Amino acid sequence: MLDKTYSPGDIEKKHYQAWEDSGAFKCGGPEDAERYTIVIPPPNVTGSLHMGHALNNTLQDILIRYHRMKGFDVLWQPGMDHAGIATQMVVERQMEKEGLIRHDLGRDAFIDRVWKWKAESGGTITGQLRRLGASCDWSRERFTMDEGLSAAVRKVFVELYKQGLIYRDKKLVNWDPLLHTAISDLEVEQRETVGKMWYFKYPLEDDPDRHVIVGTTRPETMLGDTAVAVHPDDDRYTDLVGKYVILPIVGRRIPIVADDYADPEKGSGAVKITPAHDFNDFEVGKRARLQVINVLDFEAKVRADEVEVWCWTESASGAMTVTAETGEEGGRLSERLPEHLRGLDRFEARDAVVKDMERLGLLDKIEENPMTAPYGDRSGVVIEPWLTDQWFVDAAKLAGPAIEAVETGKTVFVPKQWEKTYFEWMRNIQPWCISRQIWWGHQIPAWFGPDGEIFVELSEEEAVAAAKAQGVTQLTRDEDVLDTWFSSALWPFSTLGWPADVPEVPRYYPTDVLVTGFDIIFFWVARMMMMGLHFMGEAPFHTVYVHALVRDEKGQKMSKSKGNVIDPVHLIDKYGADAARFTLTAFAAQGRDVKMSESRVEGYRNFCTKLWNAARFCQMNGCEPDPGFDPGAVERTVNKWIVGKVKETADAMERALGAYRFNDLASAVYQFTWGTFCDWYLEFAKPILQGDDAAAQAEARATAAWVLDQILHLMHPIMPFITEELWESLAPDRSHALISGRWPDLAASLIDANVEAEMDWVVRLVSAVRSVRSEMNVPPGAELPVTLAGANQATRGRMEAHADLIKRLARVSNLADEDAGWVAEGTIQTVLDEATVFVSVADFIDVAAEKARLEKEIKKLDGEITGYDKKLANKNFTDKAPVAVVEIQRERRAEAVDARDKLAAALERLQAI
RNA sequence: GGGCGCGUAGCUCAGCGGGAGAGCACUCGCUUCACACGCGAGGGGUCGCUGGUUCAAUCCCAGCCGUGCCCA
Repeated sequence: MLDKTYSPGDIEKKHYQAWEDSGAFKCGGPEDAERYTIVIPPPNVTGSLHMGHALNNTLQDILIRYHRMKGFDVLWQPGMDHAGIATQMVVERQMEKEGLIRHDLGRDAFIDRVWKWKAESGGTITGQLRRLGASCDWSRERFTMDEGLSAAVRKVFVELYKQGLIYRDKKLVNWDPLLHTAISDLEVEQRETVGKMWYFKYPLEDDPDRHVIVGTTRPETMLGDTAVAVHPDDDRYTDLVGKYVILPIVGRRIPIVADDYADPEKGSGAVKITPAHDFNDFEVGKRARLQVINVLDFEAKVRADEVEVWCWTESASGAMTVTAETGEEGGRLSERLPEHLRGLDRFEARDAVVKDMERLGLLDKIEENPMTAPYGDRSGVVIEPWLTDQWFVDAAKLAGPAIEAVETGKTVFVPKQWEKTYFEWMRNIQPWCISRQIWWGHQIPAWFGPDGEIFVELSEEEAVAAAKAQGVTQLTRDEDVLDTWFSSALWPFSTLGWPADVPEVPRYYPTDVLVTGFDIIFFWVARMMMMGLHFMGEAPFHTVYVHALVRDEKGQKMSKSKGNVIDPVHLIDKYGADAARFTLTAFAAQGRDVKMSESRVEGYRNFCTKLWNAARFCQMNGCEPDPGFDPGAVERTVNKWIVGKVKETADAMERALGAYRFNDLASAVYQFTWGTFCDWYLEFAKPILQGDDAAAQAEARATAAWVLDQILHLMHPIMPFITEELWESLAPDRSHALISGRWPDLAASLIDANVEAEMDWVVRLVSAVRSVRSEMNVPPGAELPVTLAGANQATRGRMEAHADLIKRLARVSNLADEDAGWVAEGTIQTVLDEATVFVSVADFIDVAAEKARLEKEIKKLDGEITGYDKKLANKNFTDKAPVAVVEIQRERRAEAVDARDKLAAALERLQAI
């Protein structure tokens, strides 16, 4: 016998273990089975399960379990990414407590230490995914730093390099002065701040009493100014273009140039140009061939050493590159910055520069200035545009096929609106900076010769050989590693074994669906599309299902600093994984954020209990599953009815899944289980199960058991644990576990419209009588006689056929029928189709209340009738609307009139009392 | 500034050209032999505002107001 309530704790661990041990999660079904593949969005090795993961993986698990039950050869490929910067930060922070920095250990020892950390405390999330019930094929778990995946990274890098799609360039990059590495533009957050705009006066070279006023939000960069720009059409400055100003403090002579970038409307219309410290200025510098002077070091301090001066060189192909400027004697040009500023942090330098300018009388004014500033998403410090040598992917070239795949519908986004976001970004894609100045990650397979020659090869041996062929003997390997997303971009094929020649690659690639949040469409989805198409020739998935963000109940983003984080593991502990999963599923409506709160999970926990108790009821009443049960062979109407409802529900669920409408999926099974099976079928079954018709009893038992089994199957993808537990408990000798069961495949003929109409009538009659009782305050225990007057033949048949259950559910002492026009005193009347239902409330009747009820009802119907009349009197409507629509309105009007007349008669009789 | 959403019952949200829905909350009644994490019955909405298209608009279109996100 089942316990009175469901306690998820022990059961969940037991079943998960059993599933995993039995190999139920493993891919590799029969050759001829259709395959279904999903690659998990690899969680970060440093991460732990948050609500976003819980939602993401619940949805994937639903798709996976459903397809497994449909008989597909299913692969859900799990794994983690190595999270280069995040992981390195974790380990460095740990070392900090021991007073160590990574350079104390050296590269190899440091990497060993990271691996050790990974083995001990990395990957807690995979355990948490198991708690959630995720049925990934853990035997195939991959990690982006595994040897196989690293081989894929090397191969991709080398090939792209040789195809000219990866190149090394000296450019401005987003430099993180805390982490000392370049990051990609996607890793930079633009934050709104209120800064200041300082206006400086730059004296003209040939007329030191005249000034050009320039506005800047970053005074300290003036040390690296190499021009002042004005708009070519700006009359105020036409005469100054071509002249020079003397840069205060520094003393550098810099030109005034004309460039569209200067906005005449903004500030003074003149703008200082610092090509080495601003992306826009860099472009101006390129156009005007300005010098490029990098005045900050890798920690964003004013450089204390010699400051190189760079200039532009045009290559034979017309490309502009930054190279060292040579002085008159052929040596490299450099200068020294003012001594009192050297070594100052950028913000200290800012104050110092402003103070100097003020002292020199060259500070014009200071204004408040709302602006955005770039911050590193990991370090949280202001990012510095900085001139360095980095590796770039020519993303624009790779984007072409990736855009086309979505344009032609080879890959579709669900919901479709995200395609716009994807196109928008893809069509404006910038070169992707992939090198990082850290140690944890895939070291770039590039070797440099003494004069800067570059050799990119799969291995050191090959690089040595390639170098030798060119007479280069001394090689040093590039210290840098690749952006983690570079390896994640290969995930859909590298995890299958590529570039090795293994059967899994053609078997499971391309995958079917990618399930992810919109926040990584750029980071990950777009890059997988590019790499998949380039290296595999096919897009990595036919569908990208983009789900919402999980927010708190007020709709705010969950964050540690706000303290509004709901820990999914806590929810699982408290309410069970199934309740947590069902909640997420029920709220996963397309295009909406998921607002999460504990009370909602509690509601679905109650649903678990409801199912549990329904099963308990079946068990107590001897409803034992019969493997030979044929739902098409049941004879009694109630049973035919519920069997048809199962079919309808299964269909609705399949439709919902096919359209990725997870909330519809959840609501279909919820409504059926609670609202139909528990509320009505089991109640209908009670008099039969407890009655003395043995044949009827046997059919009801078998049907109830069968329906319950169907519910377990239908619900299993969403709530795997409780369904597996019930599956096991309800019959000790099952041939297989539910996880390996088959999704119901039912004949459409199970749905019978007449049967539905009949049971629907019973439901409406019972509800009508209950309403009367409730409104008349009839004591719950009292049994009342009910008479139907004016019922037609079919209705009489229904009444007789279901008299027992009507009596029981509506607490009716005697059920009779009379001819139309029959009236009895002491009754309340209500209308059900063609018949009038008389409920003998005798002692309980409250004339005033009943009058009020009838009047209200009549008024409502009159309103409806007026509406229909208006509509039907409108010739435009009757002429132009489809015949069927007009007919429906006529029928509705007739029904309303009929009901109104019957109620009016009842009211009349009441007034006679 | 550009782009994408969202405003429907107290709350969270479905729906979407022809009868306004669900869950929760609320009110009333229930120790009904599966379940009080329950059962039964109810109340509650000018479907943001203003125009337009249409025989018909919560639904389509335009504008406005409010609100959220992404990009610059």
